[in-house]
Amino acid sequence: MDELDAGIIRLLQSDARLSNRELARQLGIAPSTCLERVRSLARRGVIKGYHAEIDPAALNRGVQAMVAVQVRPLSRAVIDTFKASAAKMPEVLSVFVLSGGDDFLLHVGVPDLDALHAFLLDRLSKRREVTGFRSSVIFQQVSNPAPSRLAQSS
Amino acid sequence: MDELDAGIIRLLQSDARLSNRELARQLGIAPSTCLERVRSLARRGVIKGYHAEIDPAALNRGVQAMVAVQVRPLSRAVIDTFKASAAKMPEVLSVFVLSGGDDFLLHVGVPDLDALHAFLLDRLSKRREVTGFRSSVIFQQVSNPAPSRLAQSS
DNA sequence: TTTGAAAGAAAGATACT
DNA sequence: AGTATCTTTCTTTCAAA
Repeated sequence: MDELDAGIIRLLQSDARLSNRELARQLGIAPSTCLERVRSLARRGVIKGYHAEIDPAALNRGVQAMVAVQVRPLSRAVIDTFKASAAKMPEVLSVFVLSGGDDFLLHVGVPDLDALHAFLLDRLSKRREVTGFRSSVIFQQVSNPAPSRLAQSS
Repeated sequence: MDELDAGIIRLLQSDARLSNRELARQLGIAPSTCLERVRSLARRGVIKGYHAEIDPAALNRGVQAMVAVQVRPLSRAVIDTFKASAAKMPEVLSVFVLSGGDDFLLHVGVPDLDALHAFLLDRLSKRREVTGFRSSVIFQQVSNPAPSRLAQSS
């Protein structure tokens, strides 16, 4: 992970469809060198994939929410089962398994508030292991499009 | 937004570097047709970009957390200022502006627990508008790699 | 590792259906 | 809206430094 790798990562994070030529040009190296670096990053698992970012509204997910969920009993079996089930629900964009007061955080995207309500009542609260949840509608979201490598704190 | 557009979106969500030829082949259409569709989707803002997915560990962000933040007073000025400031912090991956008991949710990624502690104490609690926060370490995350278009509920 | 050059593949443009 | 074809550009491989 040298300067060059960091540069490749930075550029591909913001535009995954940059041609290898253009990538090489911006970094001041030969296309063949650049291609070998990119392949190495993929082989080592540093680059895990390339994804198109889609407008949530176009996917009928104009309403998004964070739902903090508590499940009981807190056994590995219950955690794993709920995690897998939640991840399969079409409304769920992401499942986070958390420490602290809440056991899970679900990032959900749905067409409207009715659909959010239906998700909470018909999907979540129907599960026996779910003992409670709080939902917060997401008014706005700002994401870091290309998080950089942090320095070691020690 | 017909069947074809949905197919293009689905395929590019899971692999943004598919060549136009391969994309066209998998959808059973001509490459030129496919290219025009993809461009139209980008022009209309349905496709918002293409991003490489990077292993958090390689970015020294092996420890991630969700931090729920409360700010006061709850004015537009305070909300906007905190939102912009948080988004600029290098540890912050994403800022969510929420309804409900908490005003913000910060998705943060840091090298280790020391760095998380330092973030909370040195960055967050130093801000005068922050009146409280709770942090939860993320043990696991499962994301839907290619969320599909939801049907209208009505 | 990095490079330049050569062969093969894909993109972009145009005209036609 | 979709297709066929041509030209230009890019990717990929490989031998060499």
